[in-house]
Amino acid sequence: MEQNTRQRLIDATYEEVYSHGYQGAALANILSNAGVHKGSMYHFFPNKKEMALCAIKEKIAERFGTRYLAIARGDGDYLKHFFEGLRDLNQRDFRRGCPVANIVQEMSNIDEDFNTAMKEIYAKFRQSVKIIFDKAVSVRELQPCDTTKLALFTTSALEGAILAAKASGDSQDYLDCVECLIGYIESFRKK
Amino acid sequence: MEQNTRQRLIDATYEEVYSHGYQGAALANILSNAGVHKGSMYHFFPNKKEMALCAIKEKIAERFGTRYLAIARGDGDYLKHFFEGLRDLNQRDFRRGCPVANIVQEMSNIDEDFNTAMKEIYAKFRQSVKIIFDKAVSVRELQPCDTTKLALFTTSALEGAILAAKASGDSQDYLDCVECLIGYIESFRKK
DNA sequence: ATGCCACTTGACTGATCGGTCAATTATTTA
DNA sequence: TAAATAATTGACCGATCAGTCAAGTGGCAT
Repeated sequence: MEQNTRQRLIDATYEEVYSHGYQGAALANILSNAGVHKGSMYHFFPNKKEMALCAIKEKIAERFGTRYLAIARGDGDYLKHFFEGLRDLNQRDFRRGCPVANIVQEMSNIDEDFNTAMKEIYAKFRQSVKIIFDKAVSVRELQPCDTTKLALFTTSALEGAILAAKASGDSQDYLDCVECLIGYIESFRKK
Repeated sequence: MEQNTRQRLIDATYEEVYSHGYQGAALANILSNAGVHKGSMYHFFPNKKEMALCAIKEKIAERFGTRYLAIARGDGDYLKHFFEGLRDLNQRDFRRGCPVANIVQEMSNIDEDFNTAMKEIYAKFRQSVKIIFDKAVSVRELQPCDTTKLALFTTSALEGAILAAKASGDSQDYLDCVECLIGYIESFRKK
């Protein structure tokens, strides 16, 4: 009937893929959760894969926009806001883990289109963290340093921390990892 | 005919699951790669899931035994040997990523039995790294410190590093992360 | 009002999935 | 050697999967 239908499909697809992985995502579940019939879905998307790729790209871009880019657009205390975000458990779902890491792990070596999409998303993630560090350097919260590598290590350690909590089922593991990581970043603070 | 059949199934299952995930693992592929017929497989295992769990437990236990426990059983230079292992690209398959992380990401929140199995394996991984650090402390390569947390951070940062390389397709990302991690661990060295 | 087009409906298809089973062959035990 | 058990074979099953399609609906432009 409207654009509404497409958005409901995107939302339901994202949830289903986040919960069960791409390969475990059942079209029937997506359709019933979205309240959309099959033929209608194939009016908007050529197949399951394209719909999933759209859902991932759109929903995750949205997520990054509100989370990391918002910090960089702020006015100072970049590290403080970044660390606050890391420590905020409400931003995390440790049962399901990180949506980006899940898809990378599951699909990067299986499908070329997923590989390409996730490469872009992961690069964007690293880039947005690097921008935060660059801002921090520019206002002398950090010493001048290789912010590209620092962002690489930060993002990957963060992904690892989320994985650790998902594996153990204990969010304290995430917090412990994050404190180590913050300690590492703090060592680059301007003295 | 013999125990041989079971082992071929275990090996083929591990490879198939490592390559395509559990949900993407096709019984038909496993059987043809193992050169075993379907009925024969169901003589050794009750179903696909149990066979996969067996394969994961047996193959990964084997992996840890030869890799990390061997270092702890050595006689000194624990950190050096550990770091050498981390830097050795021959030990890694960045296309497929870490077998443990893959399954944790895919299955921990989907199936209780997988969750339990992966919890144990991940805990064993952390424990075996902790033992290396404890040894390092005992011979004064490291200052006395919270080796449990250090092992937690080390393992999770390592998983993150492998993921980063899998996402970008660039093993240099792994090496860069590992150098940061080693730098962090080195800061606990006895001075 | 008429024709057009975006959108919806849901039954249907063929392929593939994991799993079953009865019959057969090999191996061990007595 | 005979009986029992272990292992193998491959046809078969029902369920589920993504994807197709012809028919229908409703709004909008002419």
